[in-house]
Amino acid sequence: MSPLLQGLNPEQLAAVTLPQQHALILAGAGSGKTRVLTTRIAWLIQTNQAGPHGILAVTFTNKAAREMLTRLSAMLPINLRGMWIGTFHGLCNRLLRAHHREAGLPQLFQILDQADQLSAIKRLVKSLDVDDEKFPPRELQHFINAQKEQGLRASSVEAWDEFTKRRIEIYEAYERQCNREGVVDFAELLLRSFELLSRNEILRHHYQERFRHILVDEFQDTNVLQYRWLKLLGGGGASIFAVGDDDQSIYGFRGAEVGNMRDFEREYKVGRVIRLEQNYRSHGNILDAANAIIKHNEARLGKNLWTDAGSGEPIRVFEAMSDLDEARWIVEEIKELSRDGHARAEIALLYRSNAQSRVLEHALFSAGLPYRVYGGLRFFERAEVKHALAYLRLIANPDDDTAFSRVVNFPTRGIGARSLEQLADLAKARSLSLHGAIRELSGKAGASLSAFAALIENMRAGAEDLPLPEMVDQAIELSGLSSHYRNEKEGADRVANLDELINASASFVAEEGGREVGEEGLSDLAAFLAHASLEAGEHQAGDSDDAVQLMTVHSAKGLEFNVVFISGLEEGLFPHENAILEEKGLEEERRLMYVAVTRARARLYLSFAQTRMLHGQTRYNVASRFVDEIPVALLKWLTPKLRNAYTAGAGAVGPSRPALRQGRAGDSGFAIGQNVQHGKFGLGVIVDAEGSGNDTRVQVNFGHAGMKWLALAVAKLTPA
DNA sequence: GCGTTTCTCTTTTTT
DNA sequence: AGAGAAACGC
Repeated sequence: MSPLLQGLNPEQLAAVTLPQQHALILAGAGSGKTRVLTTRIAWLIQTNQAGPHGILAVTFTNKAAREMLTRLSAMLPINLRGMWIGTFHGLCNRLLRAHHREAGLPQLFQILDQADQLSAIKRLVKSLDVDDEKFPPRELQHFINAQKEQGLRASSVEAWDEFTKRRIEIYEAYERQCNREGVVDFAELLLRSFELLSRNEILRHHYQERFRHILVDEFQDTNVLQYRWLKLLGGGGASIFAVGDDDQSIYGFRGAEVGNMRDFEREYKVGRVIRLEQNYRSHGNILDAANAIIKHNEARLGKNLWTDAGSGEPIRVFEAMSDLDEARWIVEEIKELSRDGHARAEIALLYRSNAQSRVLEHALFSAGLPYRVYGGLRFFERAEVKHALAYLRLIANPDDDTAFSRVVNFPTRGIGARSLEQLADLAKARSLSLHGAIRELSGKAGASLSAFAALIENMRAGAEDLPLPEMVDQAIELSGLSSHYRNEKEGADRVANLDELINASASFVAEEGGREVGEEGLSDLAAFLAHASLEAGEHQAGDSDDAVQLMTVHSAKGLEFNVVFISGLEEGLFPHENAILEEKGLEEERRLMYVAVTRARARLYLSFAQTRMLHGQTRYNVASRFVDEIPVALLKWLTPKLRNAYTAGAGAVGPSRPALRQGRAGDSGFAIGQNVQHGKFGLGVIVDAEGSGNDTRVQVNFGHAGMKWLALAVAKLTPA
């Protein structure tokens, strides 16, 4: 047997060596999914079933793509450069760069990231005189992206009402604006290359002939358009090897369609779905808990993880009085783990929403424990870096109005809103870019604007023959960014980041530069700008030392740790209140919990707090239903478990429990924070009150039954 | 045109 | 509570 295949379990082996046909691999958490994917590629090449040239492997994140390349280069002694392994967006970018003419794009088209897109839409809304109360730019952005992700152009969206009609008009105007400026947003990369391939028969055939094997990672996260894209590209008889886990589908809120897995199985007549259920990550108790939780979901393809590792430690559960107490307890526990020799980097602190990190960070900081928070601003998203990139974008394409607007008055050069409005009107009237309109501007408002135009021209002229890093340096100097930040009190970090940008461009050229030949000196620049948009850079912050890892459950997907804390397990928080109402939302929350639990190798802590500060208000919470969904035998309560998870009973909520406001319910016998019992809704906590006397109403958090406003005079509430 | 105050909003996020 | 954006005043 080839050494490649050694150590694979029977299911993994079956998946890796499947004959050429469509395949669906249901790969549970920690079941060796990436290994199967990369070994499959290596095996196809080694057995001469495919050349590196004939393989297309697609992932969702740059990290996953890199991981795949790294592992492959360890398995195969070949040059991987010709292989198409990357993210959906990265591969589409590659395709569109290679065929920009056929795709109707300028050679140096720019990519708008989320923030760029939003500011482009804001600009559009202003220029169209759209009421931004009725059509908030954020919503428009969501609307436009949602249409694109369904594969729909403005012309093919159906309008059922006036409101939608108007949104479609705006979408249409947005399309025109992007085309005029030569920019594409993330969704456009997908849609544009999909359209390119479906319209251009020659190209389609070329790529369909070329890619005989298409492999897809995290298939459960694909959206409608990505599914169609795969279908189109594989339409010439390629085999599609899809790997995914429906139980880990946690991106439905942004268009991912778990249903694609079922559709794939049916449409591609996948006879036997291979299930990878042996888990190599977690101890038995942790897996049992995960399995028990996910069993509560109806919509599943079905799968049960198992391990031959022992059951390990019980899952520890802690009930805190408050979010503060919870944080303090976690810190104490971490200190102890640290003393026992656990590496801090092997301890993860997970939470449902970012707002929760604050208390935790504070507690860690006070205790002097090093920690690292994921999910902050990334390198290429920092303001100063985006400013510098905007100048570079203007060098590549002066008609990029998004970049233009960003820096036309930064650093300030006396160009205010009024002159910009004038300029925008003129540009609109003559169908010119903002930059192009400056020339047309007659003397009056134009002096400072002309100077800016001259600056851009000057930078462009100087840039032509420079190597990229010097071009970046020059842009930072000439634009005045450099001196601006040097004169700023707190500017040292920003200056350092700008220097870092020069370094980044240098290493980019060293690694990837000069690959495409035959273009003028700006091709490195265009490639670098695309790189900056597509790969915003690692979440920076001291990844150097041994630090506790803090992140949302979403960003923990794909990672694993020896010790995991899942904090804030409260109804309304996790599951999130916005998701509790519909079954679909709740099931996604449950999958999220499943993902969280399966991150842990050896030890898992669950914690929740009776009270929590949220949006400046104290909220009273009951324990998450997800805690109740774990068999009690797997749990070890560190605090006494009473009755139902929310329990403490009168007097135990905290030292100060405000009575309902004076004169309102003085004689009602109820207080905020009190536990109550209701005939229909069960056990709950009073979280708010309003009205007085006979009109007194109280808001009660009933946990599973949700949040309810009840009139004391009517509802049968009894103290619990 | 620019600095300060007020108002609003608040799930998850990669590309 | 706290960030970011819009409104306000000089």
